[in-house]
Amino acid sequence: MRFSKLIGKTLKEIPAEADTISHQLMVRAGMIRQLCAGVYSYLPLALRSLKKIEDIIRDEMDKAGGQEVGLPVLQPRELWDKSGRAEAFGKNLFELSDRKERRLVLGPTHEEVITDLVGYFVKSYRDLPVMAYQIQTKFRDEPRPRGGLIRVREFTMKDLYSFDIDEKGLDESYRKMRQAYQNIYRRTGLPVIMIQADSGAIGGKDSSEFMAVTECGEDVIIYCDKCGYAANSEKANSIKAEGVNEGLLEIQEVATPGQKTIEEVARYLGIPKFQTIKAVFYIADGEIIFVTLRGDIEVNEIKLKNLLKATDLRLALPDEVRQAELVAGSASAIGLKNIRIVADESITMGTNFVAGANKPDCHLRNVNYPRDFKVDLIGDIALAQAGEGCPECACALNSARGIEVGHIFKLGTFLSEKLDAYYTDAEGISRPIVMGCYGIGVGRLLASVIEASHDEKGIIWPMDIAPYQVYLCPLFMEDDKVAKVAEGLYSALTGAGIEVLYDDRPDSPGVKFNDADLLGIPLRITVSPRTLEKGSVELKWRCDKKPEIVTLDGITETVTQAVSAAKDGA
RNA sequence: CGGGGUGUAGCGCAGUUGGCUAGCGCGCAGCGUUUGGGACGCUGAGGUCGGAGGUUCGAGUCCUCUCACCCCGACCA
Repeated sequence: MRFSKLIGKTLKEIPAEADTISHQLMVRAGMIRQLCAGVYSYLPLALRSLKKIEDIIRDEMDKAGGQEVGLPVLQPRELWDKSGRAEAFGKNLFELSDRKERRLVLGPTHEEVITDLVGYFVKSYRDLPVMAYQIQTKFRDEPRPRGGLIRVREFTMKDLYSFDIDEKGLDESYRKMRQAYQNIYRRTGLPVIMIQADSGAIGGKDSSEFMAVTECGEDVIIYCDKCGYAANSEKANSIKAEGVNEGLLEIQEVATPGQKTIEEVARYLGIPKFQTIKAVFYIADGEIIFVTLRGDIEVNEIKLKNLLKATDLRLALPDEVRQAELVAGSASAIGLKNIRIVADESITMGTNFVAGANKPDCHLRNVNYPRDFKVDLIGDIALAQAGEGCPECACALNSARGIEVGHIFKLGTFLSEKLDAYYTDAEGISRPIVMGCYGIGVGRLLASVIEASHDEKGIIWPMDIAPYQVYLCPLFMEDDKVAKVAEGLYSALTGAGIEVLYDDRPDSPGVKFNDADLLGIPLRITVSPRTLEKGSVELKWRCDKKPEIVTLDGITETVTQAVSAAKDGA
């Protein structure tokens, strides 16, 4: 490709809209352009890399036994009502009507469609197991798109769905996919860690996420250096500080004028935070919920949502708290009626706590569960935090931020039951197909690679997903000899199957070198009067500091070998 | 949806207490001189000041409404 004809211009200045590195670099390199919030056009450079990533994914999916299918983006809303997931997706679902007023959705994912499809063709255990996948555009009306391609509303996603006769088969499919995913990340040059995850709106049992560790990540990973335990903070468990265990004492009222938060109360009374019990108020599917836990611990809203089996959960507004006649700042479960009380297990870890007195400026000492109050539901709803104990080995946990670049789930039979995907087993009994699903966001993966591989000058592409393999960079094009050698090299290399971006622009060396660094093409070949004097050209790897001079004799072979040596080799 | 912010040329920005013809840098076009790490000179094109309404002799500037985009929180690949 001749740079002079390439659609997309490089930018010197950082676009004001972009604040994540990958976003800035992609805009500056002329790879993407935003059309509206969370919707992007892909220019040739981006599309080439995206296609390469897709091809790697395709290759690994095929190797693992997957069959590629094409599925509709336009889907009847009925199907989503039937699976019950329209509600789970809520406003994230893009909805529309056709001319006959039939309600449709733009597919946010394709489990429903594929289950319907496979359920139609698979009738016998002899037809199983099967794996189908597709790489297509999906639509989600995200409340807040952000970070360039990291979180968008229209995006390309690979989804593979596995169909098995039983849990054992599912375990095997899951294992294959996990391996395929590791291969994909290795080949795309993206370091990831696999962590335990909550299964979210999709539901199901086991679930793992593949996280690219980076500061700009949206998720928090809790991990243990010692034993390798790693989980999304939504899912992570931890060992909390031991409470004080002593003989139960009489409840005592104590004045706490103006002290509302746990910090204030603990400081005022001169006690540690873990010697208190706090209260937080939520609205779960319209019902107000009184949540209580030890003062040093934060609520994990995902765990709370799962414990309550709620589809919608949010903090209650001050008005709603007032209406429920709760005394914010001095609330406790003691003596409360007509409200559902949910507790974290931590209230059993310790004795003689300080808790609210349910009247302003007043707390109670020596509160003990279950002596002094009852709860409707108790479970683990605690947020794990760095510094707490690892649930596996008790060592101190760490935390990091990451981008979720893949998520695999054991779905089970939830969807097949709802959508009538049954097979007949060897005994002639009808059983629901056991499903799994495995997703990768292609654009997000691309952005994550840039987050992980760049310097102050620009992108540093791994060879296997670089838009071009070689950046051919002649200096002083008006020199006939330079022009002739460059043109010759361009056609020779292209003819040898090398992907060459040929900077045929009449710009100064500085401009060309800087653009070369910005675009991050792995191998740069510089041709100039200076190199030609010695009958040679200069080779420089984007990831290296120093160039090397190589002779023009056999240059095509030299470059071909260098390029293939730089590939992953899979 | 709650909180915060920004809308002026393709991009990045300036524009005073309202004042006459709306500027600067980059980029773009032409000419010339240069050029191994974002060169220089001259010339030129490019603007409904996000939109609507209002106040005023006069609005980029003040008021009301509205739209878009970005950032922080609740969702996810």
